[in-house]
Amino acid sequence: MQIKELAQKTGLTEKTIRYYESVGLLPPPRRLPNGYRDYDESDVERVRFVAGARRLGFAIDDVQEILALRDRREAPCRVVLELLIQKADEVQQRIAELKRLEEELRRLHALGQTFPTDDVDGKNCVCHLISTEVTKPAP
Amino acid sequence: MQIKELAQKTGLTEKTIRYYESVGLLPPPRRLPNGYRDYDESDVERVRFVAGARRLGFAIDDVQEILALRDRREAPCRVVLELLIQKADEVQQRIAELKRLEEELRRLHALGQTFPTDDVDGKNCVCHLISTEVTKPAP
DNA sequence: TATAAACCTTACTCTGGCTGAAAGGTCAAG
DNA sequence: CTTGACCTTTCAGCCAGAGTAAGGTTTATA
Repeated sequence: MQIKELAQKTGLTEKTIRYYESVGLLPPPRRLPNGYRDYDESDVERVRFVAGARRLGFAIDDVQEILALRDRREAPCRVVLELLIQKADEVQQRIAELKRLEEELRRLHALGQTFPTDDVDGKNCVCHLISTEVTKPAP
Repeated sequence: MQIKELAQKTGLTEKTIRYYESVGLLPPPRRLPNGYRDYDESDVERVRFVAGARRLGFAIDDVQEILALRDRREAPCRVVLELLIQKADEVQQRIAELKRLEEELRRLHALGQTFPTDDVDGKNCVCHLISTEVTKPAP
């Protein structure tokens, strides 16, 4: 199978697959006589694994580590389990940050709605709103 | 005032201030006879505005646009208000995505806990868990 | 007066995770 | 014989800075 089919089967782009190969995430594949990359079902599985891990937010280095363990026939499961919980905690933190941010954005918008919006120099300009409301030192 | 004081007053690093200048977000400042950058209070205000907008998640291009409007003495308020709500919606979407992701991570972790973690080849390996659980085609 | 320290300058490279462009090779159909 | 769909390589660029090098200037202290 050529690279396009692999891309279609895994949901990645051809570029991304070549990129993964270039950083060592995927081994150099067989080549057809004309130099084209030639993949099989086991490649599909590996690429799917990589794509899945990336979708879960794992960095390429993490995926490398897991794959290296797997390739050495060591059980990466414990490592993966730890990474899973660690990643989940990170995501949780990020969610909390974004919630604060969203609240702040809506608050500013509501505040901006309450006064005329064509006052460039006055205190009521939304621009000043950003510079004076947002940049207060944190409590 | 030199760049360090400006940095302290705005909470940015000196590097970041120079970077903002290099991308046109801040105008080239006056220079002291020795070539050092020389800022005043209006620069503090502008940098604070930029920093505030960045903290709200606006891209540098957005900030450019807003500042350009302001510099042309047009009222950017309506634009800013629109951007605020647009950004808030984006953040809301991102939060939803991350929530799904966190749930998925915790689900996988719980699932991984329920069986032995040293089974490299069997179906019970967490690695297979990633490749077979996560990469299912979206329903 | 020497020198150390604290400040400043420009210019370059590096990050992560790709994506795009350029310039070309290969192969089947019409 | 040409068109078009594939494929190949390599280089450059994106964001938003951070890090480092190699130097110039000013101030405080010994």
